[in-house]
Amino acid sequence: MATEISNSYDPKSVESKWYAAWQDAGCFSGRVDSEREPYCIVIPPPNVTGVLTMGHVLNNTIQDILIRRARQEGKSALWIPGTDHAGLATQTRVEKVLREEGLTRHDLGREKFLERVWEWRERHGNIIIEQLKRLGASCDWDRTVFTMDPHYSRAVLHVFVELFKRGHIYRGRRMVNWCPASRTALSDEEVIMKPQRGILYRMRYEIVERPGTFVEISTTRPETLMGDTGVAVHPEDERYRDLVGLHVWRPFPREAIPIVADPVVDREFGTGVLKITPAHDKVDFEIGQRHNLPIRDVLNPDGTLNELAGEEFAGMDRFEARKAAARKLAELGLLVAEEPYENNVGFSERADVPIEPRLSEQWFLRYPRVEEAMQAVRDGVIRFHPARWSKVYLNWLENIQDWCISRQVWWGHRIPVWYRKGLDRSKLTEADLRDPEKVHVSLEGPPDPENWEQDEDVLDTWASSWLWPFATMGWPDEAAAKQAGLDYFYPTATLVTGPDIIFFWVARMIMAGLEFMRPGEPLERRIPFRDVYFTGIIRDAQGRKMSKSLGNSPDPLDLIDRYGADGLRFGIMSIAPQGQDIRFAEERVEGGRNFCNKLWNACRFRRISGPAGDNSSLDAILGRIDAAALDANDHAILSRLLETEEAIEKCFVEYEFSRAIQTLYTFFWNDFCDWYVEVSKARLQDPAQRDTCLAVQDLVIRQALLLLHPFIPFITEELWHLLGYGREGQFIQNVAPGCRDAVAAAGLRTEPALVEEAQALKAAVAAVRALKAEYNLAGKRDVRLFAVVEDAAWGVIERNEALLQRMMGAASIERRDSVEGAPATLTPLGTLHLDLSASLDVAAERERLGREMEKLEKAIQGARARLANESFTAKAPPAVVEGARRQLAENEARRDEIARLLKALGS
RNA sequence: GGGCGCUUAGCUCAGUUGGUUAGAGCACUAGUAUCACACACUAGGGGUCACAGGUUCGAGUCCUGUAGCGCCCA
Repeated sequence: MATEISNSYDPKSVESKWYAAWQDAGCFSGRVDSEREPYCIVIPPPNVTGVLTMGHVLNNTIQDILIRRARQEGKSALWIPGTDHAGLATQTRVEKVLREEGLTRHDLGREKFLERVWEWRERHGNIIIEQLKRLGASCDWDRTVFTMDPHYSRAVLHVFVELFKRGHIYRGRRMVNWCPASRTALSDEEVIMKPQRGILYRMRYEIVERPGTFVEISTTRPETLMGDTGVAVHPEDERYRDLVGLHVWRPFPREAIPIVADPVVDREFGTGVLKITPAHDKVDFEIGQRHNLPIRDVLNPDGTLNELAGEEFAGMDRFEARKAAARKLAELGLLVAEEPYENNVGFSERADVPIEPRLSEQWFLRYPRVEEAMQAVRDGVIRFHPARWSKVYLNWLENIQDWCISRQVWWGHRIPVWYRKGLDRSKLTEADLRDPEKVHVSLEGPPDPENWEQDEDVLDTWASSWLWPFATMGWPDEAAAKQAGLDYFYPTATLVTGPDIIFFWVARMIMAGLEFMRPGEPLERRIPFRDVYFTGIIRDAQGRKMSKSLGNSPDPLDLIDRYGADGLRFGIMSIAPQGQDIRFAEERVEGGRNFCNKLWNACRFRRISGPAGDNSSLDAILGRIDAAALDANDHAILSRLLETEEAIEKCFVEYEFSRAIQTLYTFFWNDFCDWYVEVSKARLQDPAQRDTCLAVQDLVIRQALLLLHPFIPFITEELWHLLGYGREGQFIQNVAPGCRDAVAAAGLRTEPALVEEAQALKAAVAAVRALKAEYNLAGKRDVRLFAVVEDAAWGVIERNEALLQRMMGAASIERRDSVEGAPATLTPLGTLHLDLSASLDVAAERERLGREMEKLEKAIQGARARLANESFTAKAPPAVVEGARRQLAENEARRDEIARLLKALGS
């Protein structure tokens, strides 16, 4: 215990020291232990391209808090880390590097390109992992999984093959979100809707059967008109009823196309006539299907127009073509008007270009276990926090659509499907797909590969991450799963994630778990997790989402450098209410650092205050406390300690982390430092009180460190050892967080009367300080006080004379029968006067008391009115009525006392 | 168009099944180098709880409506 403690906390060396020590000691490794309850969390795998963002800080701090608390509670805790290969994002990143070398992936070819991606990931893929360590994340790093690891990849392909066999997977020509820049299909989730200012073109098509008459059509996309194969009106639209069944001329390439009636047409939009381009719009495609309209695809995969659009448009970029088509309409006299128009346009998240709804050949998955997935959440087998997200989840499942799982990307899990060479893939029927002579689907590939060609596409990245809760633990390899403890740790305990991926990750994991884990067993055993905690989204001070392009996201590593990882964790948790979006404020991180410093200094002061006692165990400390020697302040702080312990337990059950932080802050800073420690300064001078007082401090600090540890692990571990709570090689993480039972067993009881006495002392001190400040005497430490008090109260004052003098800054407190002409304050102990009669400003004192009187009169009148109301006394709970009566009596007594003081001033 | 959320002090947010005089942090004002901490201490100012109705003895809290902001789905 010779170590010096610096007078402010310096997180840097402490954090790196303890993180290394924890890792060396294997503190984070999850072990199968049938004696203990398992508690497992799987990390939402960050993109391998990613660097730590504030969102990661929030999300991973919460997971770390949960896993550390579980460890303290004696559970066998396992937090599995890993990264996601993020197909398109990573491919785009590597392609960018290639572009700087003047290359494209096509120049390299698939094999060489993939080598480059792997190289890139070897070099950059672990950045975020190392950053998570800086944050203090207590993952079992030996188990780190990458979604492209061989065993993981095998699981992904195994699932494809299985689902194909089970009839859930099919191939089809469907409308998908097409990114012309990346030339791949995208999921709805990869498409960001953005409001765009465009032009609404009003054009007219001539009616074939009635030359010289026209219908007007509104569109924002004239470049697709070459793909029109019909126009549609609402069946009940009087304006057009007689036109249904006739035809219009598509102006170019000129062709007669039918007018059909379909109820999805919005009569209010534009003229109520809709041009139908089945190849380039989802709604149009569906209308086309209903009316057997041909599909006319006028776009190339790169977003240029093809020859079907006509010679003059072929090869033209779609946005060029938009203008050109409008020009041509104008030349033909068919353009009626151009109006400015704002609408939502889907953009590719990665390439940031408008996507094209496009008909293409893709693989689709009919989701398995949809009903069960709904049931699991509806029946509370899986609990969402906050619960309202379950509505969003259920709503999505009720309207679920097949999942397009293929991507025209090279980086990812290549689809394990081979086609017989020479086969025309565009003509494959459902029966052909199931014909092993034509199509081969397996993990191993065909025995005679020379006769086959593998599908070029890879699977959507989410088609690998949806297996995360079990494929990270060896599944489907039985030996690997046994080794990893899958059977012990599954289902995992809590998933912590953002509500933005509720559909494409959370829901899908639930379905995958139900489909593949423990077939035939009850729902409770097959679900991937029991609780899902949805975090808020971190926004900047203006409430905008944090994003790289806005540059409004602070760098978490920079914040850690400046405030410490604990400071950052404390700060971010203090502004993270359950499930609400968070406006980031750096002041809160500063507040977190300040709290750590306070904690540090309180412990430092404990060491300066007196000799260390035996802190080696809870019982050792309790053994040093003489129950008979406890005074009011001891009772009060112990009572608050037990309350705090209970409140924190409740916070964990309810996932109320910011409340937990607030509770611990108030307890440690206000109750302990501002009051108990200050009061101790007087008590420590008294040999009779000293040892017990120090032991109580040791107890409170110990328990506070334990309760705080999940939130601020580094500093608590450091102080734990500095104050001798743990021996070398033993860590705070394995110590139970509560002391309630041990305190009870030691025979320590908190007496309500004494707790109340401490409150009275506190109130008296505050009142005297305020009175002194009123008379500009706040800094004076030697005022004389006269007490006009009852005998019992005088007893309390006498017993606590030293601490009261110290806390009030008084040279003496003398009892008087009455005092006249001195400023006074009413306290729960009685009336205390400042010895200031000589220089008393009578007018100022009168005014001050007058203000006090006014407040009391108001409260008294309110209380009287309420009590006079018979329905109140009859209907309100007795405790409330009784409380009001007591309050009234107290206020009346106070008012009488003030009236007396005013009278003494000569009023 | 449908759904969800939010609106409380200058700012960011708490506020439990409705119950005494609505809280915290930051910011602000005044004071303090006091032997843990100025990343601190002490005292203080600051609120028509978005608005309008309703239920109730009693509404920040429950109900209805309105406005504004945000998100999701179509």
